[in-house]
Amino acid sequence: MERKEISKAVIGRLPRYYRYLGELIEEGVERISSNELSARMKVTASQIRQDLNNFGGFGQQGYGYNVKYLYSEISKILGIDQQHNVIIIGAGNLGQAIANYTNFERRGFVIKGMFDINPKLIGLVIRGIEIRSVDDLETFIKDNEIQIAALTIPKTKAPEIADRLVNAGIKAIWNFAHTDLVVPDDVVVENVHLSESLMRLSYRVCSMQDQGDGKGEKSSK
Amino acid sequence: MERKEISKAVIGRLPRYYRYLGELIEEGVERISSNELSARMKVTASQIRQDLNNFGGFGQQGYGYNVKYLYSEISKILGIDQQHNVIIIGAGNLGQAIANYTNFERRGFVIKGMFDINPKLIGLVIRGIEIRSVDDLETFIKDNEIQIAALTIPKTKAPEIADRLVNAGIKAIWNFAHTDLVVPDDVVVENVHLSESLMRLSYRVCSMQDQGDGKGEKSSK
DNA sequence: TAGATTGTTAATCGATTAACAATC
DNA sequence: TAGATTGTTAATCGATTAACAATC
Repeated sequence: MERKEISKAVIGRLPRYYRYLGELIEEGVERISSNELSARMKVTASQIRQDLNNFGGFGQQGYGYNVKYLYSEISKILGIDQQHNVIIIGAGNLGQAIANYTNFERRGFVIKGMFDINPKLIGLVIRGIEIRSVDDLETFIKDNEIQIAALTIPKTKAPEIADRLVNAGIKAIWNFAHTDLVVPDDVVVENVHLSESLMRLSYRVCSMQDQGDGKGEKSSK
Repeated sequence: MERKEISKAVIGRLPRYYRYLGELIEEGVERISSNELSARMKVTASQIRQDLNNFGGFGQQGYGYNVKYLYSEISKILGIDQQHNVIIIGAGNLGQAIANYTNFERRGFVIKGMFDINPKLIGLVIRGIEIRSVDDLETFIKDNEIQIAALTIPKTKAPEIADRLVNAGIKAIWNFAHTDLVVPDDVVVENVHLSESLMRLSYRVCSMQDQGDGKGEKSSK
């Protein structure tokens, strides 16, 4: 079974397809053509068909796609039909925000524990999840078959913790620290660099102003 | 002023260049060649030169790039040399996490206010920022020249609030709600869809398992 | 069957990498 | 100057869009 390597661009779009299909299910829509979906999502129908056909034929000529079936197939592709055990390292606001977001559990991401170095936080329980000392990290990962660690700690601490996670056998790091982690090839790192996102927004705001919309504004260049 | 349209891919990389240049400054490095930088960042030197030359020649043949100068030029390109007034709508954990992240202020993003509908939160003060009722939204935006709104509220409330923000003259929405906002062309929306990020991570974990522990080619970019 | 719409191949477009002349 | 390294053009690679035959 030689699986053709799927491009990052395609993977990047799958969750969005999944979200729209979920909404269609809620609306009671049973089937949809690539054309109708393209109109909703503001992408080309060609791209939708091309993307989906990376994984096999989910549609039917003359009919379109069965919404529930496609939804379920995409969930399998993304692996969110399975349970993933997650820990959160860093129990500050961001870590707590993630812990409190119940939708993750609906997608199979079960938060098994939280960790911090702050003694004031250790022992607290957030939505049934206990905050532990990072000293217990390795033991906990092994005892609870943790696959994914969300890293919501300052960037100065991140590399050291990442090393410990890797050595403890973690499979993936969801990295919110503002630094690029160095890990072996078989460990997945998915970055969420909020400050970079905000800078991109800033660029777009400024370039919007530059090209103006007819209104007079001080042109700084 | 016909500025050549810069591709999204290029803009996406600028904040990362900026981060690495900041680290170089901290290390006391004065100049760097595209080759040295490429080795650090794990991108090609060609790409670095090509990217930077979208905005003009910042380097010097035979010398390389002056780190401080390039850092400052990129900050101008990104518009983070200017002050941006920001509000946060939704004062839950995520909103508070953003409010507490002081590094944003260092980049010129000044958080002027927070808003919520929960009466228990209204009146609280986070790091000097008062939580107000969303009833005061429009007035506050106008009185304080707010350009950017971070939207950290549930997706059900997001479209209505987005409309109000647009009507109040906001320039950009930093959208954490799990939905695609519909806004006029001159309003910027930058999405941070955490659940989609987590699904991409899930895919990569699963595909890693599928192909066994063979040779990967990805790294933690 | 006839109409609709997919799956898939071919054409186009854009982004990345390579190469090298310009020049500090 | 000679060596180094950029700025920039050309070549390659990959991703998106268009087209249409297959087929439900």
